[in-house]
Amino acid sequence: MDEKNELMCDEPCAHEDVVGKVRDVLPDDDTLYELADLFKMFGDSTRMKILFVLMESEMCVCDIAELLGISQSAISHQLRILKQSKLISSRREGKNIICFLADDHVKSIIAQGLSHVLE
Amino acid sequence: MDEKNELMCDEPCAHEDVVGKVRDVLPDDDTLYELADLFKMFGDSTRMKILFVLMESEMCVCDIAELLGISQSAISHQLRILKQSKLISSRREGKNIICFLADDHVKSIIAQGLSHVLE
DNA sequence: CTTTCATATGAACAGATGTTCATGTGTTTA
DNA sequence: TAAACACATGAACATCTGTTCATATGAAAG
Repeated sequence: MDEKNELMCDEPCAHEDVVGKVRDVLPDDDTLYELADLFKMFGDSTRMKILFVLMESEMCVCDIAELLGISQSAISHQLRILKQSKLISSRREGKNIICFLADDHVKSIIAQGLSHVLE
Repeated sequence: MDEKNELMCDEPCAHEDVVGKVRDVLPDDDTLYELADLFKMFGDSTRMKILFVLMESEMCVCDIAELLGISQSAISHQLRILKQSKLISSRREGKNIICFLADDHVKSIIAQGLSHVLE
């Protein structure tokens, strides 16, 4: 006999089997958290701008900052976060650090979002 | 003669024309903010769980809360946010409010993210 | 080796965000 | 009409986030 949560409505509007079915299909918690963390990267306008820029061309840090009109420090902090998420990568070239997209999914994810926003 | 930002590196590693080209292609600020706000909706695990559930089946508020093991109040607050973003919609059915996805893009956006996470 | 330049980083701070708790609202049922 | 139920909402609170400012690092040029 199943436990009765205090919060649950007396007569579930969805049948028990539907609720159970959905529960079975739900990804495990770790996956859900990873997924939310991934989308969190796209959820800040500064990071979104950086990703957009790098979709067009790889570029060094100072050029990104100058192009976007955002301080070098702010850009650098955000780049660190994006690197930790494996969305971008970088290489040294002379005095500069060249940043570029590390993941093909970035473009398709942004494209999906954009087609929604521009609908 | 173009203005020289203090922050810009002396000799841009990307040529000026590349930077200019990228600037031309960048969506306007409003679009970028909208886009970031959209992804922000997917950037919280509670909202992600709600959306996942509704991808499987429409469901009343209390069932969502019970299924996810999250308080009714927390769910309700998040539902409000998701409705404001036009991602979900609802209708009354007897005593219950039935929630459902309002946008087809939701599935494809989540699918893209999931394929990245599960890679 | 010293200076300069491009970038990274830590501390501090303000603002945003998500949850809880208490309570309000509106619908249904007795 | 009164009680019960499903849901919404506001205030308070703690936490997370993103920026700035000052400074550190490390490669390159002199």
